[in-house]
Amino acid sequence: MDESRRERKKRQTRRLIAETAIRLFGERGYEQTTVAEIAAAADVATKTFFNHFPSKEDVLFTGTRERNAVLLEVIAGRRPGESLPDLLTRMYEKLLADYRAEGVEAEDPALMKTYTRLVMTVPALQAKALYMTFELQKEIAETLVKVYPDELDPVGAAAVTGSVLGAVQGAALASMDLGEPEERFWASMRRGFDLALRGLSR
Amino acid sequence: MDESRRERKKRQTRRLIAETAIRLFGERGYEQTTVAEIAAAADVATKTFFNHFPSKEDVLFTGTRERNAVLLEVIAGRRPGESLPDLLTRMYEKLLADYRAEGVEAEDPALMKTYTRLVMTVPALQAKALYMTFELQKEIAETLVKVYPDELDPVGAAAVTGSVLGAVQGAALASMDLGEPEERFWASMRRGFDLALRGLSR
DNA sequence: TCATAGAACTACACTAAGTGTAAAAATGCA
DNA sequence: TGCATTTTTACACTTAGTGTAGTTCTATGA
Repeated sequence: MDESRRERKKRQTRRLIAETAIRLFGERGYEQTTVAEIAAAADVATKTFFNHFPSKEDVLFTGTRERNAVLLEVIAGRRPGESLPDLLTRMYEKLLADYRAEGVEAEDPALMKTYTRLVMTVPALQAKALYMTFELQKEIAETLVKVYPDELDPVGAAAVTGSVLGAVQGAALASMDLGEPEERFWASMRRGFDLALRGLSR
Repeated sequence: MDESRRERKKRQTRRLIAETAIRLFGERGYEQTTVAEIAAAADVATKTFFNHFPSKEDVLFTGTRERNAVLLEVIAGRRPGESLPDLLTRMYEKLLADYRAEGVEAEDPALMKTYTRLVMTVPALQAKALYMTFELQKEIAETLVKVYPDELDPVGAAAVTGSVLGAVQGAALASMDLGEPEERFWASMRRGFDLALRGLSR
C-alpha cells in the first residue's frame, strides 16, 4: 500500500473538516459559522482545524496550490520554438480542462455550487482568491522570463500575465454575475482570453 | 468657515491615528503592531480606532475610495464620439497624475515610502489592495457598458477592464520588485498599459 | 449666557480567530 | 510487547472586532 493508515486517517480527518465546513457555510453563511462550530460538527478539537488549515478561509482553498502548480508546469514545459501565444493558449486549455474535470469529479455537485457561490459573494473569500491568483501570476511571469530569456524581461512578462489572467478573470466573473449557463460561461472566458491575447500577436 | 470645529477635530483624530499607525507599522512591522498599541500611542481609546476605521488594514487605505471615484468619473464623462482606447488612455493619464500628485503632496516622503513597502510586502495588505482594485474593476466595467451601450456588453467590458488593470498592475509591481528608479517605474507602467491596449485596437 | 440635542469619544464586557505548549491517544516498527 | 513518532486534544493566551451605555465636547437656538 502506498499510503499508510496514519496518512489515510489524516487525509480523512482533513476531508471531513473541509466538507463539514462547506456544508455549514452553505447552511448558515460564512461569517455566521464559527470554526468552533465546524470542529464540533466534525467531532474534532478546534485546534485540529487549525492543524490542518492555517485559517478559516483556507478550508475552502485546499486544492488550489496543486492546481496552480499544474499550470506552472505547462509554462515551464515550453516546447522548442513554441510561440508565446501558443504556450499561453496551452496553459489556458489546461486551466479549462482542470476546471471542467473538477466539476465532474466532484462527488457532490451541490457542494460544488455552494462553494462557487461562497467564493463569489463573501468578501473575505474573494480577497483570498484574488491573492492566490496574484501569487500565481507572479510565478507564471517568473517562469515566462525563464523560458523566453531573449524575448521577455520581468516587466514585460508581468504585464502579459496580468493582462491575460485579468481578462479571463474579469470575463468569467462577469459571466457568473449574469448567471450565464455553463456553455456560455466557457465561451465568455474564451472571449476574455482571446481579447488579451490579441495584444500580444502584434 | 466651511468646516466646523467638530469636523476639524474629527479629521485631526483620524489623521493622527493613521499617521501613528504607519509610523508604528514601519518601526515594528504590521503584524507585530497591535491596534491597542496604535491607539495608546495616539492617546485615544482602542474603540476610537475602530470608530474611524472598520479594520486594522483600513487605516492604510484611507484615500483609496476617493481616488477610485475620480477614475470612474473620467469613464462616466466619456466625450461624444470618443473611442474606447482614447477614453481608457484618459483614465490612465488621470491615474498617473493622481499617483504622482500623491507623492508630491505627501508632507512626509518617508512615511510614503514606508507605506509603499508595507502594502507591497504584507500579505494581508496585498490582499486588501487587490480586493479594492477588484471592486474598482467591476465599477469601471459597469460604467463602460453604460457609456458604450452599443459596442460593449458586460462580459466584454469586464474583459477589457481586467486586461488593462491587470497589465498595468503587473508591470508596476514587477518594476517595484526590480527596484527600478522613479522614471523607469512610470515607463514600465506605461508599457503594461500599451500592451493591454493593443488588444483593443483591432 | 444658558439649555439642550447630537456627535465624538471612552470604558467595559463580550465573541471569535488564531497561537503555543504540553499531555494523551493512535500509529509504525523493531 | 516496547518504544519512537505523529496526530489529536485540552487549555491558556493574545488580538481583532462588536455592542452598549455613559461621558465629554460642540453646535445652535432662546
